[in-house]
Amino acid sequence: MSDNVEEKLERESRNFIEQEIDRDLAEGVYDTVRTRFPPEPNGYLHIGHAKSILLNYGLAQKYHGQFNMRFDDTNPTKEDEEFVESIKADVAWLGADWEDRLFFASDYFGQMYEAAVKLIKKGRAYVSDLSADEIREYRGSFEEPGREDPSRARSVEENLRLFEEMKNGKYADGEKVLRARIDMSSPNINMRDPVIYRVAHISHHNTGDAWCIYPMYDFAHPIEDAIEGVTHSICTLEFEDHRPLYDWVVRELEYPHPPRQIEFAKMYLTNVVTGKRYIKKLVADGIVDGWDDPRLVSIAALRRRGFTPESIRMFVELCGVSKSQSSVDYAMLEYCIREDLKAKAPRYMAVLDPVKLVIDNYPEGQVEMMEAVNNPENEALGTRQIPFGRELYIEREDFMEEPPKKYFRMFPGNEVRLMNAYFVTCTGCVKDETGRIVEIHCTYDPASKGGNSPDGRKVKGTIHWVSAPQAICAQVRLFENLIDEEKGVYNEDGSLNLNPDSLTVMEDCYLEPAFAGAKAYDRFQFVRQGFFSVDPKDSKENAMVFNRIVSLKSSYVLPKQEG
RNA sequence: AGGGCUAUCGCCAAGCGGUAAGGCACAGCACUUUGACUGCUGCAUUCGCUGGUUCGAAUCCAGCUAGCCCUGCCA
Repeated sequence: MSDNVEEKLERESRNFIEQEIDRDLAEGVYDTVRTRFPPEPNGYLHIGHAKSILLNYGLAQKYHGQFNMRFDDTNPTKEDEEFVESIKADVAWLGADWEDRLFFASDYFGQMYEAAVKLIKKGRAYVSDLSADEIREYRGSFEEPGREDPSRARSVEENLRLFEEMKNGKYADGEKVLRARIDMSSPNINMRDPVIYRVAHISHHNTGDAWCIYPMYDFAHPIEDAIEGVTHSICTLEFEDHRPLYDWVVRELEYPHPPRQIEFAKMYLTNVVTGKRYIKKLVADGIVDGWDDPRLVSIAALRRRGFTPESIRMFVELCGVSKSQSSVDYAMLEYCIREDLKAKAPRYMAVLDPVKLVIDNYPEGQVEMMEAVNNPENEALGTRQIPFGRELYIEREDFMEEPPKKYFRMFPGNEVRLMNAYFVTCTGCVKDETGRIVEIHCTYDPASKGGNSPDGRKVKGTIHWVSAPQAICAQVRLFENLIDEEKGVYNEDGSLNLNPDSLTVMEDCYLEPAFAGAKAYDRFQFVRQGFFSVDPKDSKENAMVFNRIVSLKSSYVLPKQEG
């Protein structure tokens, strides 16, 4: 990580979770800190998960504790091995090192079963004959207390027998469940005798057909944490109502050093699509090319788009942690990748919207190699040679026939610097029959090689260029954010609420020859506009992802647009 | 007989009874072989609202208001 990013990560005050941990440590509630990241393997990780991962990992680091990786795979109907691998890859890529502590909740099924038996023996759990619908009905509502399950009075012996029969496969899915006996009139609906075990005759990705009963989250999670010696079980706000149940489970099971649940607010990014079902539909409809489409904010997408783990770590740090529901500006994420890359990425030139520039007094057929510093802020990145010749491509917007005030790039009569090359003076342009500029002409000053004039005269503008004959013509995909303009992404009639400019395919973009050797995951800062990353999926075709993260701001006065 | 949580600048976010940190964004100036970067400057007489306690309140108390979450055999 570069020094300036390191600096940004320094922080003075402690967030509220750290304050809680400090207190626990001071009061001797715990003498160490152990955290965990417990995803269910049922989908791809996104930027929101990154916050949780880095928060948990960061806390373990800060307190010299341990960070566990654990798959919360207690519901085989929703989970898949496919996601286990992608999640592991994403977490590792982010730099959260679980060392040798990779766990699966399903590895604890035996202990969970024993825990359930213990509750039954204590009279704290019973087997219910009610159907799912009946349970819902008996649960009552926000205003009405629930009613007691007719099975609530069963004897310990009968409950033990029935639960064992559940385990042995005597009952069909939904026929019986195990419920905790807590309080049917609690204002907290989670405490109204929650279901803690259900029957599901389905193969589990990890345990196969060993079990046909599976524990529910509310029962399983505290046990998982307790087994692993987790001290601080950090989760998102929607689980606040579950905390009394979490505490009930660890108390009734009499764990000596029970873990503690602390909730924080999820991270949302403004205007981006994160909903799983929307993304699923966008993929199905071909709007995006997969879960890792660079316009999405899954970890895989961000990686493919060129974000670095460092930039995401910095982003998460910058966002902070609190309990107030918030939506972070995408500009903050962009700032982080710029900040990280500006010192470590080589800066190359590329012309996205090319127009030909002809240097009339430059010898035809001559090719000169110009030396360029790869990154003026980082000498270690070295230099490179760039071919220069009579015909170049420059950015269309770097020329104006009738310049407004304070425009100091190319216009007739004006002298500018071609970066790393020569001073040139614009002499005019050629247009086609529609009035479109097809060629710009200029003359160069041979004495200004390298970009400085021996007589000391200055130019106000410097523009980038590539040599027309030697340039690589590439397909560059220009990504804008996939902006969700309305809530919901899709309207009721199935039409899309997405910015149609979310993706533009730029053709005939010209790159320096140096780009030819680019490898997947290489990142380059691009003169004036942002950065390129080589898309691992497309690198064979030499196509590149271009992130427009640094927008060119016009500080010159544009002519008034009427209409 | 509903419960839980949250409210400080456009966006995040410190602040924990002593008189509103910081970052992003934005604006201006300077510098510049990227109109970038960098540097400097500006950006909440006010903390959802109303009362109260206090020499003193964003911080304590009371009452409102708004937003989010909760009635899966999902996590």
